[in-house]
Amino acid sequence: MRHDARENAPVAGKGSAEGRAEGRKPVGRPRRIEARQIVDAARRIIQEEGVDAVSMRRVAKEVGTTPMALYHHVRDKDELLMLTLSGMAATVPRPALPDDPRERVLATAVHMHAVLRGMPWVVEVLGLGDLTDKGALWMVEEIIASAVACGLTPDEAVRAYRTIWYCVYGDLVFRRAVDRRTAEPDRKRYFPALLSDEDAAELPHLTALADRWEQLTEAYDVREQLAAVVTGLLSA
Amino acid sequence: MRHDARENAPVAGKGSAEGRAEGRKPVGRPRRIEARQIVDAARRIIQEEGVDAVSMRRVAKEVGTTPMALYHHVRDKDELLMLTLSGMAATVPRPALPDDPRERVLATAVHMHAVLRGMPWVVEVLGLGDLTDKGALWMVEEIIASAVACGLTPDEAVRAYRTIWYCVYGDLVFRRAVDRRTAEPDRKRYFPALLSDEDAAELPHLTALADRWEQLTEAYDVREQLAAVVTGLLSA
DNA sequence: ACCTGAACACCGTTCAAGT
DNA sequence: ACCTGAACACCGTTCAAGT
Repeated sequence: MRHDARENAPVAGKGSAEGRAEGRKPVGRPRRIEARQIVDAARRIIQEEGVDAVSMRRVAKEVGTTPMALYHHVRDKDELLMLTLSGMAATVPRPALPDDPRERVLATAVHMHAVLRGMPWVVEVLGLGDLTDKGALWMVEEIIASAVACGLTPDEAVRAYRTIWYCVYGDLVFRRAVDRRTAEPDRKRYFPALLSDEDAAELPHLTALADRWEQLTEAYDVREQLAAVVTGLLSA
Repeated sequence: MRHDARENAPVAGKGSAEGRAEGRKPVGRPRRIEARQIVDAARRIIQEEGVDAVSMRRVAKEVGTTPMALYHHVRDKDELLMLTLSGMAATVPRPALPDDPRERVLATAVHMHAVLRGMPWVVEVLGLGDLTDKGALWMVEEIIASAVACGLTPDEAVRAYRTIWYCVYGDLVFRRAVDRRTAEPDRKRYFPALLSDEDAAELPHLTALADRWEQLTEAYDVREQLAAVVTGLLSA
C-alpha cells in the first residue's frame, strides 16, 4: 500500500544521468519518497525556523519516513543543505539592466546583493561553497560578459567576478552578524568596547571613531562601494 | 583542597571591570577554574581537531569540571568560540611596511590575508562577527590611517577598510570550501558540472570556461585583486 | 532497490540543589 | 560565588536486517 504523497506530483527522478527512463522496468522495492520531497521539506523548515532547525531526523519526520531513508537520496546533511538552494533564483524576477557594460556589471552585482539580502539563510548555505542553482548562473554570466565587453580577457573577467562576489558576500555575512547581535542586546560586545584610554596613542583613528563605529557600519552602502571596486577592476 | 592547576599560572581574572582587585576579600566559594583555562582548552581542541570538535562537554572534561561550570565564565558556546581568537594576532610578528600610504594599505591587507590563511579555524569563528583580539587592531588602524593619508575622510576610510576586509574574508571562506571539496573527492560537484549543452546559448562564457573553472579558481591571486580594489577605493 | 529499527556516541542548556 | 548532578530534548551516522 502506497504512502500518502499529498500534493507532491510524481517527479522525474533526481537527474538525467539516473537511468530511470520511460522504457526501463523498475527492479527491487518501489520508491516511497523522492529526493524532491526531502529537499522541499528541508527548505520549508529553513525558511520558517532557520538553518539550525534542520536535522535529518526532523526532515524525515516531515516527509513521513525514518532518518535513514534520507541517506538513499542525499549523501549527508551538507549535500541536503546545498540542494535547498536549487530553484531559489527562479522565485525572483530578472531585472532590466542598463546598456552600458560597466553599469551592467554594477547593476547585476547590486541585484545579486539585494536578492540575497532577502534570503538570509541562503547566505549561510552558500558558505558551503558550491552553486546548485542553475537559475542563478545568468548573473555570473552577465558580470563576466559585461566585463569582457569592457575590455577584460575572459580570465580577468572571472577574477573580477570573484572579487565582486566577495564584496557582496562579505556584506551579507557581516550584516547578518550585526542583525544577530542587535537581536540579543544583552550579549557582550567586544569591539570597539575593547578599546581603553591607553590605546589612544597606538590606535588614534579607531579611538576617535569608536563612538560612531556602529553607526558607520549601518551607513555602509554596498552600491557605492561596489561602484568603486568595479572602477578599480575595470581600469586594470 | 585546591584542584591541580598544572602549568596555568594564576591569572588576573577575566577583565579589568570585574571588581576582583587586590584589596578585595573574596566572598563565597573560591574559584576552581579560570575563564582563561576554559578558553585555552577550547583553542587547543580547535587547533588540533577543528571547530566542530569543540563542545561544552568536551572542554569541561579537558579542564576537569562539569559542563555547567563553564556557564559561570562564558555566556554560551558562541561566546567561548569568539574568545578563542584573543591573543592569536600576537603569535605573528608584525611586518615592516612600505612608506607610500597606498602601498601600506595594500601590504597590510595582504598581510592580514596571509596570516589568516595559516589559521583556517579563525576564519570560521570570525563569521560570528565580533573582534575579540586587541592585538589585531593595529591592522585596522593601519589601513584606515593610510587611507586617510591618501586623502580619504575618516568615514570613507572606514568604508574602504570594510570593503578590503570583505575581499580578504571572501577569499578565505571560498578557499576553505575548495580545500574541503578536494579533501573529499567523491563528493558530488554541482558547478560547473551543472551545465548542459543546451545552456551554451544562454551562458556562452560559462560554457566556454567550464573546463578551466577550477584552474581559474586556483589561479585567483588576492594580492593582484586587492591592488585593483584599492585603486578603485582610493580614486573616489 | 529501497526502507526500517536499533544502536553508538554524542550534543547545548535549564533547573534545583549543594558548599 | 561558584560548582555539581540529573534531566530535557535533542543530534548525525553506521550497521544488519527486512521487503
